[in-house]
Amino acid sequence: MNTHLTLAHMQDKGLRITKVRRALIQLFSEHSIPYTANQIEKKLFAIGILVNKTTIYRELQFLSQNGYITEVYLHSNEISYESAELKHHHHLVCESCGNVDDVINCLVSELNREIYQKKKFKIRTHTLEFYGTCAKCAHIKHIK
Amino acid sequence: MNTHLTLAHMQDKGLRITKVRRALIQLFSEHSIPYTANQIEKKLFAIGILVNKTTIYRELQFLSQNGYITEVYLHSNEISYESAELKHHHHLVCESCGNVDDVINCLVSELNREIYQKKKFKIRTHTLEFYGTCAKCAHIKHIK
DNA sequence: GTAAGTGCAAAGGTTTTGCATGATC
DNA sequence: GATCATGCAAAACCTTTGCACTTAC
Repeated sequence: MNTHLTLAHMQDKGLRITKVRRALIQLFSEHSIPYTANQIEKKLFAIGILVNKTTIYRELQFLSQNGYITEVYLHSNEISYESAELKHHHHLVCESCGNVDDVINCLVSELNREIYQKKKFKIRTHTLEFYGTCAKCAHIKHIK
Repeated sequence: MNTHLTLAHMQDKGLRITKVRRALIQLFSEHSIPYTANQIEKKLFAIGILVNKTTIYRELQFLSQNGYITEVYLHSNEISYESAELKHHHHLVCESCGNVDDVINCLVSELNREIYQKKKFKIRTHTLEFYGTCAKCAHIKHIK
């Protein structure tokens, strides 16, 4: 996801570009990890942008409905969002520090045909999350 | 998950057996699909057991902490729970009617070693959810 | 100027907590 | 009878909605 290309694309589609919207596009362009509304509020505040949480929620819905970002469900009650332009991938969620990293390999799609044949269930998409301990936390445990 | 065996196991561990606890063990023994607190409240009400939602939440935490059930995160703000004794499996979530079915095949575990080698991330568990349209809903769409 | 974005206050829904009462062993 | 489970009320938390105001184009 490229900030300028995305903003240009939005302009072509007749979508308005506001301060918050620009900041969000930039955030999702620069970082490929998923963010919750709360995390976004803090991130924006840190760069001097104070936005009401209502606005963040509305903006996340807007960007999601327009195909710029997608919802991600991690082990939490909070919904996360990430750039929709990322290659199909999955998440490594550290249960110790909460950090999220990506894995690009995906051999799950091969199951689609098999599942349709067996269950007549037509898969539109799937999610795959790995939970465990990241290298950093494993190291910390080790030296304790 | 067998109701009697589980209750016996709980007694051995010195855990109390109450009306609600027994009903929940029975529910999770008889059905292998995930349930939310709300669904459980309705299920119990249907068999004449009126329980406060607070109690259900506390009981789900209790059963989860004691290893009898596990949390399941589907595409929803609600947390679901299912029997912990089920074979490792994954879910087919129908985006039209919300129905949840199981798939037992899992070739994901093969990735564990590969991911550890590449990322030094130690996987404890993973979740895999498929979203799409179940046979029933596909048929309804067809005849509309 | 019109349409759309924003902030504030309020409300909706899920989940948690405190406290008094009730059940289990 | 001591410990744990339950119900009720209240609160915490994430998310949505209504309305007046402001901004983008």
